[in-house]
Amino acid sequence: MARAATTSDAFNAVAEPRRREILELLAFGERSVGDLVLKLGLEQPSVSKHLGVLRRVGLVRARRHGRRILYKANPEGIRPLHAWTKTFERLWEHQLLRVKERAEEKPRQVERE
Amino acid sequence: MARAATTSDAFNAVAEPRRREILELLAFGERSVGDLVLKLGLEQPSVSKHLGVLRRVGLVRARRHGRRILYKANPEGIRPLHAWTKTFERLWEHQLLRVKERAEEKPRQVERE
DNA sequence: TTGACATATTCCTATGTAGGAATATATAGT
DNA sequence: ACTATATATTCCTACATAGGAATATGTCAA
Repeated sequence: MARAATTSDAFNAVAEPRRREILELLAFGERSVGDLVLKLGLEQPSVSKHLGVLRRVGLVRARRHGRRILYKANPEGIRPLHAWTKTFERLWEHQLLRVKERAEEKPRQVERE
Repeated sequence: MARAATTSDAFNAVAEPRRREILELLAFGERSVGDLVLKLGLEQPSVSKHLGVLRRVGLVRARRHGRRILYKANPEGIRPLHAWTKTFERLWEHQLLRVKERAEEKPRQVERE
């Protein structure tokens, strides 16, 4: 089998760098598709397709305004990612502490293997 | 072109659910490959390949111990993901506040379009 | 060195998908 | 109704890759 579908969840959706760029732009507020096209330098269909993926996994919301369609980030969709990564927070804090400890103590003990 | 390579960065690496499972298991401490195989119910080559991806992007560290090879999570590798998602934290906090406000005030104003 | 155990790697194939080109849909203005 | 504008969708193709099977590599013990 191939990789899981991007439409399946937010993790896959943000694995694509362009989609992260889009989310970063939409974090400042609403933007039309054409606006994003200008900012990103991508083809309009590409942007629309990326927005489609982001919308399907709930990372952005869209509303029509005249001829334009305005997109905005739905930060709630990013929360699960944040929560998952946060479970490792205590680990890297612990890791940093160990590094600091080693730097302060004398190098008596040699790492085995 | 196709999707970006999983070996390219941590975002792609954790997009795969199995790899997230592996990281969650390795968060508790070192584990051998065979141990992970038992816990995950996957084929040994699959686990080895996932570990290879995680190792290449710096999400896990490995050391040989006799015949076994022990893997552990390298939480530092997850920090960039956490940092990226955290930039949206103020947004969902703001969003939650707005939801709360709306729930408390009388529904006088109608959302346009 | 031979054999058993533990892990990695190679080869193969099916599949999801990003991007490009062309086209379809929708809206506003005249 | 017609036209221009804005966005979405469809079709196509190249390609990365997940998993399976088979094999290779590495390590210990006798």
